[in-house]
Amino acid sequence: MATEELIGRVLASSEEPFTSVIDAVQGLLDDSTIDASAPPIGVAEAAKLVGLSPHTLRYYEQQGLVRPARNASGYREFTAFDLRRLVFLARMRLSGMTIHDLKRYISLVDQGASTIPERRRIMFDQRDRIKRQLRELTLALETTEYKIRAYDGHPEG
Amino acid sequence: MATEELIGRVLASSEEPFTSVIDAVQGLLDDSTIDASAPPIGVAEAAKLVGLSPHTLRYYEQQGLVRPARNASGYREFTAFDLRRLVFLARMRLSGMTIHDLKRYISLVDQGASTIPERRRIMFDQRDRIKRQLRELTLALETTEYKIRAYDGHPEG
DNA sequence: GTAAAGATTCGAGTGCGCTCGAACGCAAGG
DNA sequence: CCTTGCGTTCGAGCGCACTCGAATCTTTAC
Repeated sequence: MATEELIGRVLASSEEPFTSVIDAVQGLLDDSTIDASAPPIGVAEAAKLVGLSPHTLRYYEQQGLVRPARNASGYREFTAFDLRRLVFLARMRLSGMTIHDLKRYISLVDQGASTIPERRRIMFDQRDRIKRQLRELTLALETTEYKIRAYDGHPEG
Repeated sequence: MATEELIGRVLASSEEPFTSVIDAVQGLLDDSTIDASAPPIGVAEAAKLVGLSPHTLRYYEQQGLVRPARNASGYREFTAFDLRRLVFLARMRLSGMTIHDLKRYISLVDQGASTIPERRRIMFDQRDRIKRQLRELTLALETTEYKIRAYDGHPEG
């Protein structure tokens, strides 16, 4: 599908440096960035890495979306596996998937390979939602840039 | 700026027909679609046109975001002006601008041309937010399509 | 004339996703 | 030993944007 390349070009055309939350997630895009043999990290460091708050990480665990191990004194230990899961969750949340639907999806993951057809369907729907959002956002961008041009004295109409 | 053309191509590459809420807003993209000399319409029809619920339109009026006239029996009458305002509001909402910020913006509009510099600043910030969201959404799309490929037997990795 | 459909206002309720506060436990530095 | 600071759990609270229910009025169709 050609969509990826085109969007890649759109991204490349953004002249501003990446800022805020997305940076962290961006840094974890490919698994190579997460060293699978690295020692597990605490909740604060994990939160910083994935761009969420420690509170939110605990909340996600409480909802059954991640299951970090605990050390001898009960502290959470996030492994590379957990971090990859968190990055996935963060991206799905940012694209509008609800906690409810993520719980459903993760529970399917927990049930093993037999649930792959349903997981695939969920990802299909998610893809459609994201594409719709891209269209909506693009309209909003056009509207916004139109206003800016107008406020700048609409040199070209 | 090259961004618009590129995003246009991304949009053109979407093979699915447009569905749901965005359709209505899409239909109203350019002002030519709204006949300025057309008679005003009621709340139900206006809601359908802009893709919001009648409840939401009343809520927006209550928040001071639109001010449709009333007929002899107190029914709202949305003019082309009101509809354009609603389309603007719908797009800003869909791109994540809050009601709070929209109230601020509209109150500046009400105060006249002297507030243009601040309105321009608001639209600048909004544009940056939208571009960030486009990047986030694109990452989510990549992740989603990666999952789909994996579930389809990851033929290319 | 009367019933159904759709409009009005008002305040209250809902759902989502955090976010926080309180009370407490553990680890490292001086 | 003691403080400082991050960790824990739990339940409650919050902010946002609707969304709804109830009581009432208007318009339309028969």
